[in-house]
Amino acid sequence: MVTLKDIAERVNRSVTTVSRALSGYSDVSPETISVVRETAEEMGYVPNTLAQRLQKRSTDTIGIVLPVSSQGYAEPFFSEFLAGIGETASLFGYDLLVAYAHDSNEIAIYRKLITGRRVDGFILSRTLRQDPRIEFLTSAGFPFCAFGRVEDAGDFPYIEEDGDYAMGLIAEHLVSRGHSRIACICPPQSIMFSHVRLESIKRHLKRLGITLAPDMVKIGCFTQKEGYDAAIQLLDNPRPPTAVIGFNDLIAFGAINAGKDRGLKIGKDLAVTGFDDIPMAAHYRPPLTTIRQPIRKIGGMVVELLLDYIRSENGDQAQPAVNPDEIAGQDSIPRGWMETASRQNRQLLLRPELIVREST
Amino acid sequence: MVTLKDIAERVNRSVTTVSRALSGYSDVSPETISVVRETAEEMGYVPNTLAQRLQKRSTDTIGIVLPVSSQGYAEPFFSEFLAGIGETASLFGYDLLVAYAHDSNEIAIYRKLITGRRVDGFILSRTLRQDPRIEFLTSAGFPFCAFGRVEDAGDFPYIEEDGDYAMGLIAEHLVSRGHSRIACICPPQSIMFSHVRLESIKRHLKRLGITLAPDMVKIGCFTQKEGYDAAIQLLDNPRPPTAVIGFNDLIAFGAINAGKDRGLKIGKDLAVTGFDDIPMAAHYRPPLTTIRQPIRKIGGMVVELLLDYIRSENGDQAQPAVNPDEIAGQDSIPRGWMETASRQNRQLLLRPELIVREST
DNA sequence: CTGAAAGCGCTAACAC
DNA sequence: GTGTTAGCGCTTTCAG
Repeated sequence: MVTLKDIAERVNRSVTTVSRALSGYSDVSPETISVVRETAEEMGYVPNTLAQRLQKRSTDTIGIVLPVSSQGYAEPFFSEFLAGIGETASLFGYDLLVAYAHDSNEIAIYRKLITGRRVDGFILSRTLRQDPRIEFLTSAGFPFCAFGRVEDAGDFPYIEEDGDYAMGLIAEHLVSRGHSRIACICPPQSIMFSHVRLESIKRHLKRLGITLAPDMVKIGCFTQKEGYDAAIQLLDNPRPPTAVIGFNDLIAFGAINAGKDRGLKIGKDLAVTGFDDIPMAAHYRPPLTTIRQPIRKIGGMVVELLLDYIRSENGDQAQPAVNPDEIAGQDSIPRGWMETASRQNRQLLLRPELIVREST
Repeated sequence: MVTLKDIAERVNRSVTTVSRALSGYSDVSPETISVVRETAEEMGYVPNTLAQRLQKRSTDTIGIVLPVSSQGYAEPFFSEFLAGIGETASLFGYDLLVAYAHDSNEIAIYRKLITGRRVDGFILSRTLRQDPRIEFLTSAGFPFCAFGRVEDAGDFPYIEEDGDYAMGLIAEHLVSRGHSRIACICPPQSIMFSHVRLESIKRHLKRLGITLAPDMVKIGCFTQKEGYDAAIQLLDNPRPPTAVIGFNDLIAFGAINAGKDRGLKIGKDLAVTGFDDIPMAAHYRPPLTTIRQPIRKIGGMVVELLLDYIRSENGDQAQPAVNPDEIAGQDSIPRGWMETASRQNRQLLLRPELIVREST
């Protein structure tokens, strides 16, 4: 492996000079620069990342810790999120370190990654209302950015989908279709998004003159199977719902199957909605009415927010490594969000979109 | 951040001694060891991973490069694979670096990761019959382990599911159910597993006295949508198939929907099989007959094979960092496979299992 | 414009 | 047993 020293010997210069020539310092003679660069090229020199990192005391790596119990993390939804993160990270010259933790040792993993100086910051997702990870990272003063907020609005960067707005869309949609007996199937309420969505749907229905009956709410579901079981219980109720709101698409799929098994025509006898719009949603039978989130893009934005934060902490200027235009807002993401995010507390609220299909 | 030097000053010893005490060298006095260890503990010392790695010229990191065009990588199948890799890697004290590449710059990414000395080895998946990644890594002499082999049996470690055996199971199953007009929907034939499966199914059907007609084979599909479209074409054929073999579960889901849309009763008028047994397969309507692969475990095994290889290259003994028993074969994986793998060329063939459900 | 020297934090060879 | 010296490969003062 060719090192700076090798080049230095070859061009009869010091290692220092070679280093500076390579990084294009202004105080190196043009000739030296070109000789050094050519030689480096010719010898196939590539800097040793480890050495660079040790020296500048930064890892250029962002970490994400995933639960091994893949409950809900196995969704396509999540691969997309990860892809968004990875793509954007590499755009900025950062590596993505993925670690897997059991529930029991989650904090330990974070601690290990921090103390071993293996990452410069973390991405968190699926925040809890009271999130020990966030408490830990906050108290440790270590940079992170979350997809989702916590109950007691902390002062950390995050992106949050506007669950309240989304539930408003769903409520209006269902009510406009004439439904009044409406049910919800939700993940545990300890999860922030699940809590927000449930409270929101209650509020919006109330606003529209409808009460969400307690026995119309099933809590603690993630998977299709669980969604199915919960829906069966709902449908076997003496006064069954005419509409079921699944808090994610998989749950909704389960509810659709349950409806079918009870002899109901989905979209007519029973309306079902989902959340996320995973690719399969459009191809399910019937196609699922759901809330679309630009999840890949969200992954990218979370990274930007994090890097922006890390840099500001270091007193650096926030500077996209590659082509800023490739990153900055397109499609459904508001242009200029980055500026907004930087100015305000790096806390972003994203408006998702209702996709109406045949399941309602 | 507390360093060896800090400890050294505190205990009035040299940095060297502290280092050796901490790593439990035999030539340090017991007292020194205990003083050093206690002080380290007390001061909250954690070694700087970067420094350690620079010094021992190894990154303790394994890399995996994923295509950003998530075609088929967004499947649950894949998240599971990744989880298996990550879990096992951390068990052995390795980090998992995930990079995303566009098709065009894939090799460039590998090169960059190698030359920048950012990983000690790679995991590859979804191998091609002629795989440029494998050619590159082989010629670069860089360690890797693949899930899947290539056409011209190269001399590198890999794990392969026994596609031929699996297709034999499917062929026998369908034929025993009385089918003779059978169709296949496959990913591109450039992909090794797709090629193997197609050739195998042909051979097995032939063995059972059935010819797979050319117009009964649709090639180039990954997604549910593509599977659907292909199945529609097959069913609109003047002599439509009575059984469709999807080369992955998503394709099979598409085929099921197509059958339904053509008014066929799945499992009766039309049999459909899949491959992989993603969680949803059991909950689709009807539940899907498919081939199960212990994909998470496979991810783990691929890592072990890789680490085994890396260590052997370094002349080290292969030594699981944690509890070997947690890793070694359980369930459907043959016990003692690791030994076998080490002795033979680190090339493993795994027998998948047929899960019969109502779609056939 | 260039180089010597120092140091990032750690490990290892070699004395004493 | 323990310390000195050297070095991993790079960047960054600071002299000249």
